[in-house]
Amino acid sequence: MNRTEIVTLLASESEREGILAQGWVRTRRDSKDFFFLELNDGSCLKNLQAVVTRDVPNFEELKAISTGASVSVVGKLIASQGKGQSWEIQANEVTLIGAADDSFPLQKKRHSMEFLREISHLRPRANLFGAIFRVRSRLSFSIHRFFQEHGFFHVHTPIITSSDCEGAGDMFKVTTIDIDKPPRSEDGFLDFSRDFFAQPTYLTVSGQLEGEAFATSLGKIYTFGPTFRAENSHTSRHASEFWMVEPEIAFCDLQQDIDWAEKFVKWVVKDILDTCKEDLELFFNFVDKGLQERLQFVVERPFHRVSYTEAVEILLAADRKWEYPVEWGANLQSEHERYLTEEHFKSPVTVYDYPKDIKPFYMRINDDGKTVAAMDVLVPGIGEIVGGSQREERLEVLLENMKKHGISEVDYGWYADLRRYGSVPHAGFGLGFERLLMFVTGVANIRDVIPFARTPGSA
RNA sequence: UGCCCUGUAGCUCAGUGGUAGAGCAGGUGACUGUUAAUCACUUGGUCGUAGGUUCGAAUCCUACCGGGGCAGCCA
Repeated sequence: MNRTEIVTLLASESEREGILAQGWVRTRRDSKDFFFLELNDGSCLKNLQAVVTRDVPNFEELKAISTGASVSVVGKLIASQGKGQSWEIQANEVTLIGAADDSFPLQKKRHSMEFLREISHLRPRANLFGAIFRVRSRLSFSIHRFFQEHGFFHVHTPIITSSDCEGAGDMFKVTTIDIDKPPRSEDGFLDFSRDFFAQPTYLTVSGQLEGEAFATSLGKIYTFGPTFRAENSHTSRHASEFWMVEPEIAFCDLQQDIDWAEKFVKWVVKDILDTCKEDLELFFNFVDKGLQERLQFVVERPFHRVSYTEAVEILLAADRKWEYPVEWGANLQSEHERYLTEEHFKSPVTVYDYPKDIKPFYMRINDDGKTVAAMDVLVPGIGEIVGGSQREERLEVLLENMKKHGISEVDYGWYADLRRYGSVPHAGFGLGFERLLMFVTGVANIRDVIPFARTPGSA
């Protein structure tokens, strides 16, 4: 007999004889001659209530079934007499598959997030984490759907890279060198020619540069994969290993890039609202009271757009003391970004045309000579969720910029080639998958939306 | 990397210089439909670790270790 998933059973239209349900016991309630089991199999948030009476053959042996145990129940799906569920299973046969003794750490009460992080292998059996990881799965699918349905091709950019300055933070080294006896060249330096790849290699911090090679071939592409940052960041929004979405679009300028970013965020949030209703209810009720309204808002209202220069004027005019002074040419700080999105506009807002001196070498210089065609999408509660730009497509300007930023013309010759042969205006953006998931679920700490989180000092 | 908070039972916490506590979980029993079931009884602690102050330290001081928050950097 094949098992029927609980999500299917609970959606049943009529009674069903002879069904098999299997899952883990969330709680057990005993009476003298019968007991109730709450069974969860992960297929949905809700549990299936099983009613087990003395008529079941091995009733006495079933005392060993406790919270956390895995069981099989064969029986009849019937309308429930009790309140709180429409269907329940009247058991004919019950089998204990795997017992869980009283050391099972998940109890039928609220645990702190900190405690649950210590048992990351068991926490997906808790309601909240089951919901988070079901939504994570759907969000991943939504992202692929959006791009596939809009003519983008998925490109698998490399995870191991020899580019040591892809424009983002510190990198993890990849090596097979014996760190106790490293090979040295005659002048005493590490001899990477004797390393596995015969040169220094790292875990990628971004697939953007490789993505540009494919955008200028296939037209519209996206990457969606793991990225690694060796930054010593201790915040609730940073992880050392996270997933990033990076679309790259040929024949595209900055305003069109912003159009794509906004359309993408709206589309994906709408899809989650449509397909994850039950799990979202949990977040709305127990995680973040303002979440439902915020998600609705993102889907329905247009995002605001302001230039960096206008944003600075808004911040200077604000009746507010800043910890970091506001001044044209300085980066916007967390407090500034949050003010713009949470208080001034009270909606997602896209800031564009940043000063060129605070941005990386590949961004396109605007005609004013002072700013670059860069943009950040800011959302309430998280801050920056998308960062993107139009890329410099003019060979001479790019080469000059690389020189200014100390980028090797030899190592990045391939990147310059994209401008040397059939160069086109193109643009793209990067979006942190976990940050989007935090925004969608209202979960405040990035460690709680990653199955097994890697952060400084913890792996 | 800087600043701040925190560590007491399996879990969540109270206890601020005078013999270690509660709720939940666990155990035993009761109960004919429960819903974080209920009721009665009950097991459980080198108070993170190491020093120090004191007649006396969970409580005060120092160091180390663990957890967390904010900021910087970014996604």
